[in-house]
Amino acid sequence: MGLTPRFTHPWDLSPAEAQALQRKLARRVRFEVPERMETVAGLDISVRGEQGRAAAVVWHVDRQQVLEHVAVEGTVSFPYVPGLLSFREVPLLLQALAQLRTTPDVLMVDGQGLAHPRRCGLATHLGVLLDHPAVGVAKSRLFGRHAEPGPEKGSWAPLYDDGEVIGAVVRTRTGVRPVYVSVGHRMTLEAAVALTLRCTTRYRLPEPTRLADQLSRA
DNA sequence: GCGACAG
DNA sequence: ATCTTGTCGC
Repeated sequence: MGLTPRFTHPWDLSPAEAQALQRKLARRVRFEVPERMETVAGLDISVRGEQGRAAAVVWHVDRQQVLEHVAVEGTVSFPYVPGLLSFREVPLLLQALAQLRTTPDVLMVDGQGLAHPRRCGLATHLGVLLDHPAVGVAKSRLFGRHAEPGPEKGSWAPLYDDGEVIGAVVRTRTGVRPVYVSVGHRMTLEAAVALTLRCTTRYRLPEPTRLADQLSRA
């Protein structure tokens, strides 16, 4: 039922252990253009104290409509630590994905993918565990340097770490603050940027993650 | 020592 | 992220 991880690992890790694990997970990332990208599952989570609510909204890209949505609640114990966000959010997101009736072609996460100090942001961590196509779309920067993208919708600038391109700063709406797109797993940066733009209608954030955010805090 | 720092 | 109403700016 739904998407289930190919493998798992301990979650009660020390910061040092968590970082070591991220380096190992990053080595498993694969780059490819997904066979299908018709349905996208937007994922997000909201937390109040120790209680969290994760939401998954499956969006049909061409029809621009929601096909399915689920929400699950649970305890979130890992604290927020810049660079270790996935250890706080992945457990509950996996619970939500397991409840889906359908299998989305791509996962769109509210956070970074490879645009991370150890190339293992939330989208990468989740994508690798599920071995499923994933893209990260964050509202702000965690890591990397970049120029200001053009002001029109669709323009974007590469996000670099030294000479390596780790993501893209994308203008989803004219004159609006850009979003940070990066590959999570089984994806290419070009396809991730194109998909993000195709999923964006009248708001700054693409519909999948925007709706998931809305549902998670409802 | 001083910033920066996804959500 | 979360705490929270009105309000500054294009």
